[in-house]
Amino acid sequence: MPQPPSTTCLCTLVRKSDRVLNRIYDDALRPANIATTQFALLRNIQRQPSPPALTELAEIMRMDRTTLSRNLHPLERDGLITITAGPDRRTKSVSLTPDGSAKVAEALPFWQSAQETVATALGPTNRTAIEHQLQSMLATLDLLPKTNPRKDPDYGLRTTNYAQ
Amino acid sequence: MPQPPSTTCLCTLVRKSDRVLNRIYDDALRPANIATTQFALLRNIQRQPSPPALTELAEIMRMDRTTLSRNLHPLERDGLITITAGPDRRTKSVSLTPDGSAKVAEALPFWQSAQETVATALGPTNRTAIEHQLQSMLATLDLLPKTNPRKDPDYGLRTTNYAQ
DNA sequence: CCATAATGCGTGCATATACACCTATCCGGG
DNA sequence: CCCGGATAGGTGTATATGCACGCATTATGG
Repeated sequence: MPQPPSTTCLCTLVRKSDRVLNRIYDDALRPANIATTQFALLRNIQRQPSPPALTELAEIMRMDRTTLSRNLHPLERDGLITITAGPDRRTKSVSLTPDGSAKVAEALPFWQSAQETVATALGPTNRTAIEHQLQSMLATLDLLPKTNPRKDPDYGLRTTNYAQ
Repeated sequence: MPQPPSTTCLCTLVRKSDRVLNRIYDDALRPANIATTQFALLRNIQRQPSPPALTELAEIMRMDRTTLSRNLHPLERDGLITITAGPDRRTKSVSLTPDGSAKVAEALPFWQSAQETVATALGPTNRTAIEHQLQSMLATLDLLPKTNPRKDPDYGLRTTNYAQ
């Protein structure tokens, strides 16, 4: 007996959660003068064993490649990262500067404070459960076939129709 | 014995999930020529017993009031909603136009397709669990005190310091 | 070797997001 | 009635997001 389809939009629910959480974290990080997205970028760059290429980092962040590219500009402008030529003349690698590492260290206690605020509100069990659920969801959705327009000859026609 | 603090940023995890889900839903909704955020707005307006005021709708969507205001512009421009004067000369109310209702009806099957894609990938149990966890998280975080700058005399000074 | 596909990035465009600051309106106390 | 606080919205600015499209470079097949 299949469940009745939910009338709750999972996407919208996640988006609402994102808005609420982002405001909590941005608020906590404000004394360190950095936003949550940018802090997350620095930490995800730092976490890699070697300076990642742009496309690689974009996949880690689940960002569109072009979104990542633009999100890095403020960090580069502020001297927190450097973007250097990669092994290939096409590729570019991103690394933290000393200022970037310092910024992560500076912001870390504020980030921890936000983590604690949320963990306290939810209770440790719920927080852990949500983390696991989302991690698992990401892993699962990563396996879905990516819509690759150029591989599907019909796609271009359909797109044209949409545009009307 | 308290758990060791997590090194996983819950905010970033939710954001990554949001990016992935939004692309799936936007992709599914593309034939109906509407984006997920805007579809969610239409549905949340439609769901209210009476045309909500802007601030009211912003709270429902967990959006900043000014964000909502701007997000409504494309919908108004395309004739899917109307923004009329509220009971108060300060307030404005949002309602769906017939075209707006038609757009919801048109997009609904595509939205359901996205819901099914995700539900199938996750399995119904996981999908339900995530929904409940997030609903519960939202309810909990709604109870956190809102940072109200104007009520805290020190806040202005701190802000000034951040700006340096 | 050369034509073609595949890969890695950037730009133009439109929407999405929220903070600081502003105006207009309403509501209470005097 | 008037004034100050509270409430409802909008604007300026900056970042965030992703699609369509284009360019350069590399890999591949003949």
